[in-house]
Amino acid sequence: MAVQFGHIAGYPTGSPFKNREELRIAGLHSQNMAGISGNAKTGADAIVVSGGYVDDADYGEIIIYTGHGGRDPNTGRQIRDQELIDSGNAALVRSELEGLPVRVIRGRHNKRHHQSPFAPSSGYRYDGLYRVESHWAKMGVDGFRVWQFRLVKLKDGEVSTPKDTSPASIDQYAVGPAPVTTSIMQRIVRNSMIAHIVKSWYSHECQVCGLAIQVEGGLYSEGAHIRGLGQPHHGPDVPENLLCLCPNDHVRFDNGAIYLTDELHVMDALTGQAVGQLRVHKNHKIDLRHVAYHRECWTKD
DNA sequence: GGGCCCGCAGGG
DNA sequence: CCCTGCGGGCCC
Repeated sequence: MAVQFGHIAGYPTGSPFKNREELRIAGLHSQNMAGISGNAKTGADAIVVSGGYVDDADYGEIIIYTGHGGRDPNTGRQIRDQELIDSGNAALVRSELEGLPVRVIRGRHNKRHHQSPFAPSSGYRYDGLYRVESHWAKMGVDGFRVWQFRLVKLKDGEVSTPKDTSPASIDQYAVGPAPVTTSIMQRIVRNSMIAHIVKSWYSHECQVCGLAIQVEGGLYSEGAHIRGLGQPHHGPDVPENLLCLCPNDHVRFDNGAIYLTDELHVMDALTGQAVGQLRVHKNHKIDLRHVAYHRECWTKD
């Protein structure tokens, strides 16, 4: 089952579900038991918040969600440290690094756990999209290390239809083996899905220098638009206008320290000398019109 | 209410 | 194959 990010067609925010099986059939959450849906490589697409972990806190628009692992299945208490590399926890880190939207589903809190005022009185309820803002480790109330994630509800303005991208292009670059229909992909966080696809081609290795930043929980890279989005450049949010860069080369590129020739040589603006060749994946068609636009912004003659 | 046991999906 | 995981139903 492919990991699907964003809203799922036919199930608006507030949709009720009887149990986990209904959620799984509807495609909102792939797991029958686990709280985190998704995987470490692609990211987490959904979580269930049902107060299963004692260190959780639900403030409505902000959720402190505890990662999984280290729990005694019978008592629900922590009996050993949690690990960030456990797939569900790493999946949430991946969603944080790439700004992917996470579906939040609240479940009725059973008596074993503390009640959240935001929990439904019965069953489960889809409560919309959140972003993972940060994560950290702390000593849990049971005396073992837990990993925690701060999730913040996305405003409607932060969730939008990618008007600049043709439906065909979305299908072509769909995440996962199954074809993705445009109805499922209708509402996604601007830019993050396109960047996610481009980054996956390069395994987060910078197209300029080849470096992939290693952080706890995985690799990091940035999606750099060749021709900027919005005012005044009006570049499109498509893979043809995006590069996978390390933070240093992203800053260099956005501020004119480096630019590209039509042959995709990397040029040092200070010396005017070529300093390398842009790495390009076979699936990545770079639009030279955007390359020329960027170059003309940063060259005098 | 708690205990028990039977589930499935996903990953190693 | 094994194991784990914010279920769930049934029994008492």
